[in-house]
Order: sequence, then C-alpha cells, then structure tokens
Amino acid sequence: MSEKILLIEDDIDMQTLIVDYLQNYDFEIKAYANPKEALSHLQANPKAYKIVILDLMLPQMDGFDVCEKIRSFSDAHIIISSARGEISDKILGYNLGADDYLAKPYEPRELVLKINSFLRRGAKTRYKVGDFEIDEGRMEIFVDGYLLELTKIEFDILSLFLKHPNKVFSREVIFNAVNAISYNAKDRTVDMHISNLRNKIGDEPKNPKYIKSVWGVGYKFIG
Amino acid sequence: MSEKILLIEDDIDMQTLIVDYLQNYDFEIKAYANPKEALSHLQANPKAYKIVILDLMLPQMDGFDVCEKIRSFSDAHIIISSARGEISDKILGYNLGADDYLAKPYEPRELVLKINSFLRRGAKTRYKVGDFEIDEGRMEIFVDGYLLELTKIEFDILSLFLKHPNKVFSREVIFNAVNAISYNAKDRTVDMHISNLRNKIGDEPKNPKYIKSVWGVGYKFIG
DNA sequence: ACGCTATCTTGACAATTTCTTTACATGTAA
DNA sequence: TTACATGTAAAGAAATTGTCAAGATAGCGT
Repeated sequence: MSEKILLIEDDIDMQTLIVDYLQNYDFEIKAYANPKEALSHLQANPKAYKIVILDLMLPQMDGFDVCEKIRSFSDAHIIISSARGEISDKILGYNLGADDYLAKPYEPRELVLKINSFLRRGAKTRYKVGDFEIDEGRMEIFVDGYLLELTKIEFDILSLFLKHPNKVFSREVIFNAVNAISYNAKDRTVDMHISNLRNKIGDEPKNPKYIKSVWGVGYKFIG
Repeated sequence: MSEKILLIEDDIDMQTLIVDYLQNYDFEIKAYANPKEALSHLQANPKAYKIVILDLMLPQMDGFDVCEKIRSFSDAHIIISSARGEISDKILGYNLGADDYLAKPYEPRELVLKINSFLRRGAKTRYKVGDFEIDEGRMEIFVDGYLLELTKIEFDILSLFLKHPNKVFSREVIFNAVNAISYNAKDRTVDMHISNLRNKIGDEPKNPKYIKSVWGVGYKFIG
C-alpha cells in the first residue's frame, strides 16, 4: 500500500531528486512544475492525495495563493518548502493553512521524516477517546477534564493506547514506539511506565478501568 | 471588491508602469508625483487607503518626513521603495513607522506579493496576546505596556510563541523558524535565547508565567 | 577595507528530572 | 506446587535543562 503524494516544484533538478528519493520509500509521487496544472489535476481528483509538497517560489503563480487555493477545496496535508528567510516571516506568521514546512536546502531524508510523522499521527490534532481528551499540538491529555502531568514517554504510551483502543500491545512494540533503542526482553521498563501511568490516571491493575494487563503478552487500553 | 492603494512616485515612467501593472491585479490605484498633494489628499480621506507606496527619493520633500507625516494621522500600511543598498535608509524607514521596504529596481511582481501578503494577514499589524502587545511592522513587543529591547532572534522567537499560544515547539522548529543554519541536536543555542528572553520578560524557568519548558521536547508559550 | 560593537554560538558544569534496573512481593496458568 | 509473569518501591544511571563565560560572527560607522 503506497501513499500518493503530489509535488509542486518548478526546479526540475530538485523535482527529480525528490521523486527518485521518495520512490525508494515506496511512495507514489506525481510531480508538476506548473502550479496551475497541479491545481486542476488536484481539483479533478480531490481525494487522491493526502499529502502535497509545495515549493513557495514559483514563477507562474504566488505560492501563497496556491496554498490557499488548495486549502479551499482539499484537506490534504500541505508541506511547504521554501528558502529559510521566507519561512519565519511568512509561513509561520500568516495563517495560510499550511500544515508543515521545510526550509531549503534540506535533506530528502528530512522530507521522509515529515511525511512519515504525518502519516503516523493522522490529521486530527485534538480529539476525544472515552473519558480522555488528547491535544497533540499542546502535548496535553485530560481525563474527565483534568490535565495530566505526564512525562514524554508516558504521553507517548498513552497516545498510542488512545489511538488504538482495545488493541493489545506487546512490551516490545510499546517500547519501540516510544524509544529509539531496541527492546530487551528482560527489561521491566515498560511495566514501570505503565505502573506510573496507572497511578496518574487513577487506575487499579487488579480491577482496571483503562489499562488492562494481558497476561503473557502485554497491555491494552479499554475503550 | 478592489483594494485602494495610494502611490507617491515622482518618476512618471515608473508611476505609469506600476499603475498599469497593479490594475491588472484588480487594485484601484491613485498616483501622485507631488508628495504634498498626496498628503493633503490622504489627510482629507484618512480611511480611504489601507496601503501607501512611497518613493523615498522625492525632489520636493524628504521621503522620511512624508513617512512620519503619514504615520502621524494614518494607520495605512506604508511600503517604501528606494534605491538598492541603502541599508541605513531601510532601518530609518522602519523606525519611522514604515511597514515594508522594496529596493529599486524591483519587479512589479514583488510589489504585488508584498501587497497580497499584507492584505492576506489583515490590516492588523498590531495586536494583543495576553500581557503582550506585538507590532509586527515596527518589530516591537510590549509587556504590560513596556517596550522590550529584543534582538532579532528574540523577537522572532517571541513572535512565533505569541502567534501560537500553548503550542509545543521543538528546539529544531524554533531554530529553523529563526535561523539560516541547520539545527544540530547538540546545540544549546535555542536554550540560550530562551534564557535571555526569559530574563527580558521577567519570567522564572521554574515557575513560568509565560514560557514553559516541555521536558524532552522544547518550549511552549502559556496563553 | 578596517576595527568596534552587539549579537549569536558553543563548551562546561551543576541542578534537576526522567528513565532504567534491581529486588522482592504478589499473582497466574498448567 | 512449580515456574514464570506482573506490580511497584527504591536505588542507580542517564539525559535534559539553566546559565555563565568565552569564543565566533555579523553588522555598523568611519
């Protein structure tokens, strides 16, 4: 299952570079040098792309207008690429509806990271799951309206659970989802984080309301 | 709905060029070669123009005086155009209340970009966020009415925060929003800027009123 | 171009917070 | 019962942050 991506970039070298690179990562990428063509293609297939990579400095059309135009009929995740100076002054300052940005020159690797990070977390930034409410932008999670004071790893684990209610996660999967280092079967680290998390959300291991131990396997969030 | 623009430019060729070009973009433009006439027209219709394009090199009157005069009775967005490389002119222009600057010779297209970019973000160039008040045109930020003496980077970081209250920013995002060099995880640069910023706005890291550290991630502005 | 100055970056260290491991009690399945 | 899993307190290890001070850079006037 490869993800479709639309690239709008007038510099042909840059275009080729990005297309080649992304294809290695199993993305299906369609590139346009001309923003008008890109726009009409996107308008004809509004649901085809979840991700648009847009170069701001286009000769034929103001990149800001392109961005606004896309936003007017599409929910696609827009990643803007542009020279550094442009970014602080304009993209971040004005509310264009762009979702992410990359300052040129950048490593293609960085682009892959952004794309994966978007695909991983999905589009929504704030939503409810049962008694919980999570705001990813603010990195905050509430239970019954009360803000939890979580560490980064606790936040990541609870996010993982909230995104996949009732799914059983092994300790290894949890550990890897949260930490870059590889998991070692003897570790009790995950157990400790779960224990601390249970304390903070007010859950009893024996009679769990939220986080249930799955004997011999791992944990799951009851949703 | 076309936007009205006032142009003050004594070079008639240039004037014609700009008027013709801007009319293609559906702006309604009134041009004066004589700044005194322009001023009295503007004073008679202070609310008629949201944008003034002012050539600095006027024979009849010093462009800086014109700029100050306009600012004294109008909130119009002033775009100064002037010979290239006159950096001191540029700085002086900003201090006088000019909001933007274009170095001659410039492409008419650049002018359209500036105008559209201004119109897009709204006429509001000065606004409040909590105890703070930011004036983007003048690059000034006030806390409780007191003007902060910020460096450029400090201004950029605080602007970023004020535009996105409560949003957690990683050091990388902050750094890239502000600086041309690519971020390196070992850098403590952002921390230093935050530290200095906290000193200037009177904030304690341990008990923050404004800038809160998000452990393992970055910082956020409490709004 | 030159040096002067303000600003930015980097290295170092202590203070702090979080993460991991250890150790042992308790619980579960066969 | 036995063998192994889980819960968690507490100790130890590791990572992050705050900031001073020194070094590097960039911007300015001359």
